[in-house]
Amino acid sequence: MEEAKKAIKEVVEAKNQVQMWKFGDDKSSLLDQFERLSVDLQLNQAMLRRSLSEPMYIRSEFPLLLTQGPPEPSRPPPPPPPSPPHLVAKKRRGSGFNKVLKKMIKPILRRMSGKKKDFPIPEAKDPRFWKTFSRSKELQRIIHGPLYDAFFIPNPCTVFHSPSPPPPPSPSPFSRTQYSGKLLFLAASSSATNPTTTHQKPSKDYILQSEFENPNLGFDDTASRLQVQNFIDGIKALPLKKKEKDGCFQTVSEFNSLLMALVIAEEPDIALSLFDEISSAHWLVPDSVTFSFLLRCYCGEYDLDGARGGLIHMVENGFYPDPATFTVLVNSLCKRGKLRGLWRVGLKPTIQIYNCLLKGLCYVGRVEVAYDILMRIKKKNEVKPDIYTFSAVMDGFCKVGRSDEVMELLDEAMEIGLIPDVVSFNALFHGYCKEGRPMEGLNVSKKMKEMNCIPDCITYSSLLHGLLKWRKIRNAIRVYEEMVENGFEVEERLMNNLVRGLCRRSWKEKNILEDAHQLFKRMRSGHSGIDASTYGLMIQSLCMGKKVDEALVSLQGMVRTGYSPWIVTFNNVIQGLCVEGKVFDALLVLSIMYEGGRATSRVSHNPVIHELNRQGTFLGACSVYSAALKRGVIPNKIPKQ
DNA sequence: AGCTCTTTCA
Repeated sequence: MEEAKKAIKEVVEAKNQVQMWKFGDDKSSLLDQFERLSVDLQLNQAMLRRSLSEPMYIRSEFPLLLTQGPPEPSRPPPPPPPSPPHLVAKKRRGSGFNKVLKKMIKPILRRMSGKKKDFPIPEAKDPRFWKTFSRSKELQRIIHGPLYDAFFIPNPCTVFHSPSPPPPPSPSPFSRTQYSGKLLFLAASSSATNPTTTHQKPSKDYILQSEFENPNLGFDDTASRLQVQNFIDGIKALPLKKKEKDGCFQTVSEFNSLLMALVIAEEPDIALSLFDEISSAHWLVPDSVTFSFLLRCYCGEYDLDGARGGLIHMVENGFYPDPATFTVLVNSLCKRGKLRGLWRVGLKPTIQIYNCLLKGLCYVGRVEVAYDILMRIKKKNEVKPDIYTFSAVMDGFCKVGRSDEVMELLDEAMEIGLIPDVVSFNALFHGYCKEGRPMEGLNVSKKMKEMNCIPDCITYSSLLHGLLKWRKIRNAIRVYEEMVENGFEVEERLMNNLVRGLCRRSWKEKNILEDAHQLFKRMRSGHSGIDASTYGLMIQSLCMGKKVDEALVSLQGMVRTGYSPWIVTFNNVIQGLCVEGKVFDALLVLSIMYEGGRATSRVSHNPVIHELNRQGTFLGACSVYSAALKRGVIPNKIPKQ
């Protein structure tokens, strides 16, 4: 009896304490809070112990007792109530549905996390891939249930290689028909004629198909993304009431698996709504795993209030976040720079927690402090810093323009046996490019490759951007070529930047014009967009480089595709054409200007009149002159006989 | 029963 009272008191205290933790509280100093992470152990240990050992019935009795007062002294402490049916179900291990669900999710999970160790990725045509499904008796058991429709994941084999028509639409109101539609669609697009032979813009169907065929994207990756998407579609299509009625979620773990899938698929909204309804309907009692996923949903959305609410809810229910969940929580705070409100915990900080904190410190600009802490971690030797730790601090230094120190940090990391990865190098490149030393970055990238560290998209983009920014055009084009060689796609914006850089340089170095034009043509034939400014600059550069004909073609193309070139661009082309004696082409350009209702100036007319004079076409010169006058422009050149 | 932390430009 006394024990029960005590327990209740503890629960209330714990609850109050949880509410005391304020997210974003500015009162205490940063380092205070930071140190507290490690020293507050005792304060919370009692609570932690309680959380871990608390029997479930305390939790469920708790709200009742609050309103009705303490239990009558004559009654013995309440025994655990007989397990309701859903709790019995909870204990049933390896339920069929769960097993199958896991089987379906596991490969996706592993591929996504990059841990491919012991899971052989099946070839698309590999029949073994089918066997996992067909052998499973559990699948047979659920195959007629409504969930089958929701969780039916089309096998890649069917999607890509089966010539047979898809199964006929089932009478089920759920998503089978939807999938059939997809299957049909994919089958149709893979047998379609190759659209590149026609001049039509590639249709969406084709792009989709080529994505699957593109080896760089990776078949398996795309397939799993497709699977996850279908999975989500299925869940969306399935009304929750239906699920409850049919008792599809018989155990919490089934529900957790679903939550996990939703978290991975980055669909926190669905997960949260599912959680709300499931718990309010009292069909299932959420466990610690459920809460962990719940918190991750909130953190993924940066909903700090939601996270706080979830945390309180969790502790009220007698669960305590484990280090991993905790890391997610700390991280979402640090990402926002909300360092001051770090709450007290009874856990020793792991290196991951430190990493989050260091990142947060860098985010708010306290790089020096971050560095000191890194040194302290190193000296204390309680936790071993990893490459993430160094990367975080390195990134901080880069952001404040202290690249030299970043290089030193990199060396330090290597001294203690850490192998720098792409991310650490990328931070360094960023720093160098920001400081106007892109060439040093380029040199380091050579060193990086020597260390068998493979540059990624960010590496190339950063370097390319830096080189362009600081007008190292020749190096930029080399990096671009390397990038394309390695199968990376260059972003539209960067591409435009590159072409513009090349154009500008071509005014001084004539041989660059050809490179620029090649790139430009590649852009135009591909489906990446071209800025109006890039277009104009290209045309002007072509004029300056005595390639007037190509300039004219580009100008016509530009007008045809709906761009509105600057007047100078027109004038440049007119000027260029006249210099080469191609006065009729110049007249064509002039008429394009007239037709479009564009403003013309003396500069538009002067070269034409001059050239017509030179060629002795007095009448022509006169008509151009009068056309100009009609538009309120008085040319400097006068028709001469 | 699950799993955590690091990166570019615009």
